[in-house]
Amino acid sequence: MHLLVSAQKVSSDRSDQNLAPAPAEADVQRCTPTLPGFTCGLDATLRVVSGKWKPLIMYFLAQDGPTRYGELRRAVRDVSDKVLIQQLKELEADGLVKRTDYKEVPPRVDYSLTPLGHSLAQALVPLCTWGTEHMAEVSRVFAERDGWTTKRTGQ
Amino acid sequence: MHLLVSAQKVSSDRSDQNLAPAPAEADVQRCTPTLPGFTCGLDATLRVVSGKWKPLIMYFLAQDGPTRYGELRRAVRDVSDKVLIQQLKELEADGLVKRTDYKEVPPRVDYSLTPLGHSLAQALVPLCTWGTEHMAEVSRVFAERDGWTTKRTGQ
DNA sequence: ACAAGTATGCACCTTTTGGTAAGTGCCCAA
DNA sequence: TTGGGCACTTACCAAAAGGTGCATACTTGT
Repeated sequence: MHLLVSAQKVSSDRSDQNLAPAPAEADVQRCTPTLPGFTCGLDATLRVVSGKWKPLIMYFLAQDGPTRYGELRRAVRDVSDKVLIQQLKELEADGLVKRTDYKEVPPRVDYSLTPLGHSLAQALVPLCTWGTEHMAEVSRVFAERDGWTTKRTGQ
Repeated sequence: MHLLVSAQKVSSDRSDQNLAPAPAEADVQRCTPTLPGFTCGLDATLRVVSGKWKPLIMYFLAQDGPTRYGELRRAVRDVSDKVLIQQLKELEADGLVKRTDYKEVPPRVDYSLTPLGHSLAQALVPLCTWGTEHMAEVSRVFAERDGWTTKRTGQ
């Protein structure tokens, strides 16, 4: 759903094909066109973290380490079992999360970040910081857009 | 659409490479409860960049500076007018992009990043880097998941 | 005259995503 | 025995998000 960046690379009519790393004050460096299916690294990254609850899940796991399903379920409030499981499965399939099943009698399973998951969590830090710093602006904009003018602590 | 979360962890010196899921060290700080509507900074950020083509748009604008609608359209191939316009409008509403209309006779308009947009673009760099570095893994996973031929990655 | 380009708008649809409610098998406490 | 918790699974739905295609008003090129 969310953030994808489709395929293909830049193009043609423009004469710029430099790969030069961005200058110090420049913003973003040119992504390497890499593997088929992705336009760039950002594309790959976003495909993997896109999911309503994925970042939150990563967040909890990064914070609390191995966490049992039930705990996660309670931590990420408002998420349904179906979706939680679904997102966990995708994260697992993507190698970001590890599921451990202690084949015990009353089921016991826990989830934790893999090294890859940890590295991604770190890459997310700047975004988190950005959001925190600019939340006021973002919030204002969303207020108008969605109409919840004042407060609305719902969920 | 919505992606929530916040992960603010800083483990400067601690590198990752293998390492077991570190028992929840205290290097991740709780989200600042923030404003109504957001769980945390990452949540705010992701809401703003979530859109199939938004990151790519930001990417082009960060790279090429002010870009006319038509150029953008050609650069971001496979996007439809409706969606491109839509995403641009949202980015504009969110204060990340500035639209300039040179009220000329054959319409002429261009888009560029605002300072806020630039700052976000910078926060996206680590994600881009992460994706580039781990694209092989991600690609492999997606190959199986989606079934498209991943010829060369033979494992 | 006519096609093409410019930057959109709009109606209509399909796909994707998330949500609800119920059920499963097993065990334990009341 | 009933009820609850555990970790899911499934069928069915609703809401988003994205896509297609046509339309606009005006101009320039052929």
